[in-house]
Amino acid sequence: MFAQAATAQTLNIPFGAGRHRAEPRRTPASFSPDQPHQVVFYDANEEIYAQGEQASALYQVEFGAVRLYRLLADGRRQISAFHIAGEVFGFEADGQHHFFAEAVGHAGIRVFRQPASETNWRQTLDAALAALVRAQEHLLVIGRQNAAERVAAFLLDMMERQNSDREVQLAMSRTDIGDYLGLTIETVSRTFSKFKSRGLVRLANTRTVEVIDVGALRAMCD
Amino acid sequence: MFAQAATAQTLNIPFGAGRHRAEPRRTPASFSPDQPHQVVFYDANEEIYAQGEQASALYQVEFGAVRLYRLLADGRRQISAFHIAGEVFGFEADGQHHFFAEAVGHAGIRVFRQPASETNWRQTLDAALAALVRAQEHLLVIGRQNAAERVAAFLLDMMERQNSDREVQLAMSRTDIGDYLGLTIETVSRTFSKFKSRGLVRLANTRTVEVIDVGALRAMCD
DNA sequence: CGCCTCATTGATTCTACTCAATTCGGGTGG
DNA sequence: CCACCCGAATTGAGTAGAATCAATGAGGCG
Repeated sequence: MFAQAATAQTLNIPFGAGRHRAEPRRTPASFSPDQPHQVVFYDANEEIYAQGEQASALYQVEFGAVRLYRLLADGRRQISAFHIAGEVFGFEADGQHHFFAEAVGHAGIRVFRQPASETNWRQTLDAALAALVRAQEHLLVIGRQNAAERVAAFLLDMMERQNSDREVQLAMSRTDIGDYLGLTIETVSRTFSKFKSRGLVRLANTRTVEVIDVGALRAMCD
Repeated sequence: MFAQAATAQTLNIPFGAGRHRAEPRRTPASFSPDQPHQVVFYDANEEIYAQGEQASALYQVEFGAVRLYRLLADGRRQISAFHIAGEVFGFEADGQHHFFAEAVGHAGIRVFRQPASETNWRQTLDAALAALVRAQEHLLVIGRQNAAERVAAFLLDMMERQNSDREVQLAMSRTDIGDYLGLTIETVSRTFSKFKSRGLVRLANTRTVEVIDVGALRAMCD
């Protein structure tokens, strides 16, 4: 589906360098490493790991964004989560990954080998529980909310994770948003247009959303 | 919505007693306690804990089934997971529960106070990761599969968790199944009827499903 | 036996999907 | 600098699938 980019470049840089924005809620302020680690740079749409691959590390987004997803045989895709700067992902069970992970755009990912240990289990568990709560909350959005409510919830979530109270920078395409929200690209686009015509948002460009009426969006999703 | 049952009765009984069936896959064979624990009995639809409640324990189903769910302001409900005998639930983040937990029918729940510790973090993490994988897989079902595929996936999941290769005992009502699969009760019922008329399943009664053609169900959900 | 809840079935509506046609925006090359 | 190109996004028309509204049927319990 996506062109495979060149091999990721790796580079050892000080922990925390290149961080783009403040830490999001519900994620540990920093993921304590108890072993050597490095930052790997990925091009847009480049694979970080594949479903079924043997798991060997945890990952923390340094800059950019990552999508985790799963596919059906006929190509239908469900993105289970986006991860942005500061967030930890790459949890496995049974010793293998159950999902694909790809860079959304150019991204830097810090890699931690030897995931959970005696000294970092608390951080690992916290990050896993945060991911669990997120996933279960997302189930409510996808299972019981309509298109407008889903898009509103998505924008509010992005605002919060970017510590913004107006403008949201979308790292991902409409297709990605659709596959995250369980909608088609057309429905996502129509919903954005509807929000625009109602004066709830303004679109500087397709990737930049200025939220005018936060209250109205909040009211939509309880 | 549901009648509140009488206060749960508690009783100290030996660990493992009263277990109804074999352990499901992806769950530790037993959740090692490093402190005193007890089994609490709940009536059907009785609340185990509420959203927003301060979290203080982990729980393991001894017998019966539990539903975890979340509500929208207008009453729409999404069940994020069912848990049956042997499974651990009750994870929290930020020190509080983000969901409601209720007994589906009469159920016995083993309560572990003081959740994660130096000695049991591995089991806790494994159980949390199993729940995370389950939740993310369920996102694919709800986000990208149609009604028939959702019901087929549900039946196969239940078969596997009950270690059955024919008959599935459903602990929950059609309403519960609908709220789990993001469908209405009518759509769930129609889908069961369609499966029945196609010879894929037989319904001894509304809660007992005999799966005739496992392969056909498998083929539906890839 | 009758009541009450849950489940099934039917008729109709409506939301989001599908298919299709432009439009937009960013990048490239003349 | 501008014209062109290509993928992404938007918009439109028609359709399909699940929701809604409504009526009937089946168990379980007092």
